[in-house]
Amino acid sequence: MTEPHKLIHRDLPDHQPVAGGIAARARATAVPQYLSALNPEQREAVETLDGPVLVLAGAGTGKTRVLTSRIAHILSQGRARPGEILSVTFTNKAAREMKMRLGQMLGQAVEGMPWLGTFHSIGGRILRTHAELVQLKSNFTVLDVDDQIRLLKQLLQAENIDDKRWPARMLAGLIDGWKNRGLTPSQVPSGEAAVFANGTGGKLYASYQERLKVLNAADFGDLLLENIRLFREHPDVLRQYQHRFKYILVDEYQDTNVAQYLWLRLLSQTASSPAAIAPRDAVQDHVPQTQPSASPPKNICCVGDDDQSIYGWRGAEVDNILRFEHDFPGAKVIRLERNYRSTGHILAAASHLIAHNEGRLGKTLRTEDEDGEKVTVTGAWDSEEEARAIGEEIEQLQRAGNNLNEIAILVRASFQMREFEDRFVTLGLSYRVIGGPRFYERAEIRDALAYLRVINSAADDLAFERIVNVPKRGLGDATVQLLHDHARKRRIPLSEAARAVVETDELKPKARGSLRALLDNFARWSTQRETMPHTELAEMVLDESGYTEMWQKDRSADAAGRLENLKELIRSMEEFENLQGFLEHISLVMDRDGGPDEEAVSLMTLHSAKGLEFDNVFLPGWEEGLFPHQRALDEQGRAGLEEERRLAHVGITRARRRAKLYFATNRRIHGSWSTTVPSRFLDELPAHNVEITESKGGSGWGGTSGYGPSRFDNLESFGSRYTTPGWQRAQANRTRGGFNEAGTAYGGGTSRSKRAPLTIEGELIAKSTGTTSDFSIDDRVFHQKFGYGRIVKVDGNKLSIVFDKAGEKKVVDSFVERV
DNA sequence: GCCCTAGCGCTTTTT
DNA sequence: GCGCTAGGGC
Repeated sequence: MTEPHKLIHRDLPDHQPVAGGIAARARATAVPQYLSALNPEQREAVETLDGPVLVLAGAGTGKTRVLTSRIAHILSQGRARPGEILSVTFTNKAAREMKMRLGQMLGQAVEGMPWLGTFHSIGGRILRTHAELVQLKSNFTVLDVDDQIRLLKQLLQAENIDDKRWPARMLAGLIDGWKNRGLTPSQVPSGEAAVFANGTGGKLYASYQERLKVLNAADFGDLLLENIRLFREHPDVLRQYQHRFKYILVDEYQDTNVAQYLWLRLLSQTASSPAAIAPRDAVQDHVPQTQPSASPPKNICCVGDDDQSIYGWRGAEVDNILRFEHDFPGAKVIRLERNYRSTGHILAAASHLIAHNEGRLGKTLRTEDEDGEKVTVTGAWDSEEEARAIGEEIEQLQRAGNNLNEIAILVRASFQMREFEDRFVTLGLSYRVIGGPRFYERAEIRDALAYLRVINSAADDLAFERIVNVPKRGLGDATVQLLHDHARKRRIPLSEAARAVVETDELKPKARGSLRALLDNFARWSTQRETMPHTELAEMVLDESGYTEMWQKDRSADAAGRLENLKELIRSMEEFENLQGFLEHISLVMDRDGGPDEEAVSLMTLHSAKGLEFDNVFLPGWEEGLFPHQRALDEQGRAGLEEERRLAHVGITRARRRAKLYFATNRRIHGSWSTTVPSRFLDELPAHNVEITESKGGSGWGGTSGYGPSRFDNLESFGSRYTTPGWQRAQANRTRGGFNEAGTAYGGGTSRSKRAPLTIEGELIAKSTGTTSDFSIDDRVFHQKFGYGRIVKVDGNKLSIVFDKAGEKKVVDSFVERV
């Protein structure tokens, strides 16, 4: 490992924006700029370098700034060299951002921070260095969830377990959970191991781990768990890393799971003596401990916010942060409570809401900003009206000069997005969905990667199986089964078995020829790999295998996007030196690409909004059952409710200037319409900071149930007077019959509610007319989202189109092209 | 080997 | 009410 030492002593150019010449200034008596820019608490968090430190950083209090400044401080004080600082984050995005900001502070020091990365990438890196000690080779494959499931399915089949009753997915979930808790197969409590398939769960976990070793593969959980095992079984290796890392920094500590906690704890012990940290009962029950002793723990600094812990369901232990002082005796706890993001009303609303949680360390966010606009709560008749109202407000904001990039809609569950998408398409409002399937999880990307994996390692059975019949080449289940039998009998990889089988007459001539052609291709590609740049190779493989052609021939609406993704994949390979290097990193660091930065409203789940901020935030769907989600309540009880409340807190604190909450009285749940009750979280907001705005629903809601009366049962009692223009329009419209002029219901054309929509359609259409469309009735058109269709009505630039798949929709003409 | 249909389940998601 | 999956029929 190279550890460029020069960073600290190098003369930095004067034009460096933030910290031109940190080192020089630090040596001088003057306070360096990166410190003087901090408030007292932040500064304390940066300057407290010795011993364990917990920084409780509320939303918008400058968490990342503290982390990066702290690194800068350690370096400029000469306390450690860049290679001696371990700095872990959860996501690649967070790691990238830290690198970027450090780069701004320190010049080109980023390359000098070799141990700044995600838990998994750092764990994976350590594991590759010592792979042989955990029965792997250094070029081991990191399996994604898909591979994992496929492997488990094979194991279930081998054990003759009915995978209807005991789905592989469920087992994958269990194993994942065990790994999150740092449990190897032998450490799983027998009671838990027995819950799957009449007691075989533990055994399956063990044989899964064995199979992984045979395949020279690790799953995500292993990157940490095998690391822990490595450290436990080889104290000399552990000591090496303990010695190396003089400082440890952890981002988003509230999201760490038990495995990550154990990993950190092992690394944070002083190299000279064993554990200095108090034992942890919960963990101790299952995990053999290194005995505690009395020497001081290392300089570990964890930054997090217990009020933003929203990943309990995937193994995060809020307890880790709640018990920090207990786990790391002598820890200094520093609270950052000055919020630099939101206005007074927003902050007050969020603080008051989160104060209803019991299991928290307690912080009070404050701001010096003005009160600003009150948080608004709006009731709508149903989800469609909710989308319509939000669409209208967004258009108003847009007219008032707000940038669409500063507007976000945050939903609890992704099914809520659809209604907004439909609405925005109708309005011709550009939007982008954040989150969703990640780039490398897309089928086409994984297929392409599978080809490359087989070229890289002929023993990669999972990859081989994935693409053996993609595109279709007549090698179906029967053929694959035959290959499996061969491979198992002779204990060889599938591709090798295939090579043997094509020399026999066990396969029908057609399949045999097809398989031979594939194998010949792979043989040729492997040879060409030596002489050809890897990007070119990849392109060629996709062409010659017929994979590209498969999508070119595909007529479905997203085929073009898939081809685009494949191009993007090849582009992204350029950053790596060779195929091996690319594949090693792909599963860990590949992120979805930013894409073009057109101005657009952001649409995402509350979970994916963590860490982001917007001037205007819309929060629809605040209803019992949806938010808080019924399942969270059913499965986790009070803990579930508190996590939901933290989610609500995260949602509100994303807003800088406007937070707008909505609830609908009627919502479609699992297909059928039900009446819903406003969320209890609305009742928990401080009346003083909240304003009930226009409510178009008027009738039909009410009905308390579940948790007692809500002041939203009767909006008038809360100050709403139904005098807003929208309300009056809706009233007027309703007496006229309420249907839009086309007579068709919105959002589908086919069956829809018995109830007439309340909004005035005329206004909408008037807005978008002005230009006349050059489309006419019966034109055949294509739409990115809805596919092919036929125009049935033209109204200015607004078209009514009956789509082959999506039914009738109204669309602005610029969104379609003639075919 | 491929295509059609019945049946199920349906919160959040990173690595 | 919709979309995915598995299994059966051709």
